[in-house]
Amino acid sequence: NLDASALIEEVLAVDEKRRATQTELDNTLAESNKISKEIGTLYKSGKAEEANALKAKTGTLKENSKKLGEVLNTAATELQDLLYQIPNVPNELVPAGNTDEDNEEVFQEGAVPALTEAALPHWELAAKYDIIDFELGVKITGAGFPVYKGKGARLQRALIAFFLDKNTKAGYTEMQVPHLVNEASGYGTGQLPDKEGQMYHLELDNLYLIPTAEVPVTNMFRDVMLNPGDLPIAYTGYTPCFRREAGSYGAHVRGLNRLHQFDKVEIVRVEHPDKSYAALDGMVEHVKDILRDLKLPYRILRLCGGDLGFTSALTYDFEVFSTAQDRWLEISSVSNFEAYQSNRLKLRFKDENNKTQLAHTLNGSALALPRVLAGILENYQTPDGIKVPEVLVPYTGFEMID
RNA sequence: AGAGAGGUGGCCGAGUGGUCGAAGGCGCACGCCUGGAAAGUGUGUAUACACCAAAAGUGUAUCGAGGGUUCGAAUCCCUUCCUCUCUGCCA
Repeated sequence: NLDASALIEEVLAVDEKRRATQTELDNTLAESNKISKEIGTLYKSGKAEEANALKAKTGTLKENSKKLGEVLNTAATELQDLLYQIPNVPNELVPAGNTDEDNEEVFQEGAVPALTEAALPHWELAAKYDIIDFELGVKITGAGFPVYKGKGARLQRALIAFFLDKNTKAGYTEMQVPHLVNEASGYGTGQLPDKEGQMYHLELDNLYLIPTAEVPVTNMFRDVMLNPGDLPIAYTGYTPCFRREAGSYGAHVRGLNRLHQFDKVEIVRVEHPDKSYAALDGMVEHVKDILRDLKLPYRILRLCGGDLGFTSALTYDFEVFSTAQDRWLEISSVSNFEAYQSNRLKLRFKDENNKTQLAHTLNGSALALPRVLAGILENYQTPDGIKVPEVLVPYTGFEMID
């Protein structure tokens, strides 16, 4: 839904200018390099006078190259700024549309539990069983920073461990990565400059709190040249995520629905371009498998152009249905970025013909905790308390929150 | 945080103003040698950008990064990042 034609016209014009300037600069520098060499030779053979005569000639060359250098720098910066404003090109499968209403449902599975009239939304359940304290978080930090207590905390830890185990069994290597990243990393995965205001920024050290593990994990591959045998790469990692969520309000931020700090287990893949879409399908199947284990009713949406992220070519969102809230909650987003991030990251590999080409990057949540937790609390509630999903019991050590 | 030392190609390492994209070694690739291998030996071995329809080729830039001095910088100066050693602090 973005008409980039004006931008692209500009890119082409600036690029042409850049190339012309570079050619001119290169020629000027070549000339002055040549003269410098001659001067050296002349000094060596004791012809100081001739050398000094040549020196005079370099003055204007130097002036010119300085000017051209500035023009070139300006053009290069301008070009980069323009390119940073152009989002990825959507895949052909991406449906046309403007808002989340235009997203295309491609899959649905799992029975929605029949709840009694007395069914409560998760924020009330959290208070009733004293497992999440939102007010306490407000006191310590502010809105959107909940405190998980007792069995609530344990359930969080259980989910993280369960997700990491599932991912590792599916071939993802577990990583622990920094939660703070530098500016270059922000640009590498495309959060900067697009989402400048959405990240917490530590000005003193010029570092950003990560909004997702995607940033540190994918940036491991910044300025990297891989060998053909290195692909595919599959990593998983748990991190807290920090988002300012400027502009959010109302019922959508109630309880766990939208937080400034939340936990997420992420999966990241680096793939050969020929195989990235097969990998994307594999990731979707993997997330399905997790949700089946948890026995949560969910659906999968193919995001329309208007809802698609800036850097993504194709995204599938997973949503869990919460009867108590009577709405779908987004719990995972799985995307193929094709070469968009690689281009910024300079993540390349030598292909079968020993040619360098950009790799494809993909990532997805497997899974984001708060809304999974909300879904569990709301869908698993009974008059006697909240049942813990069977697969989580070995991790929690208890079967009931009451 | 303070004081000192240092950051050179895939790796080790030489290089204190010109002929240095960079000696030498290791590694790697190909060839010779061999029945085959090792050893030996020869050749080659970075990236980006621009010009060219393309290949070949040519030019430019790159010795952590950015800036400066100079006709000319890996080499001198400034800023900055990182690493190591000692001291301090400390989960």
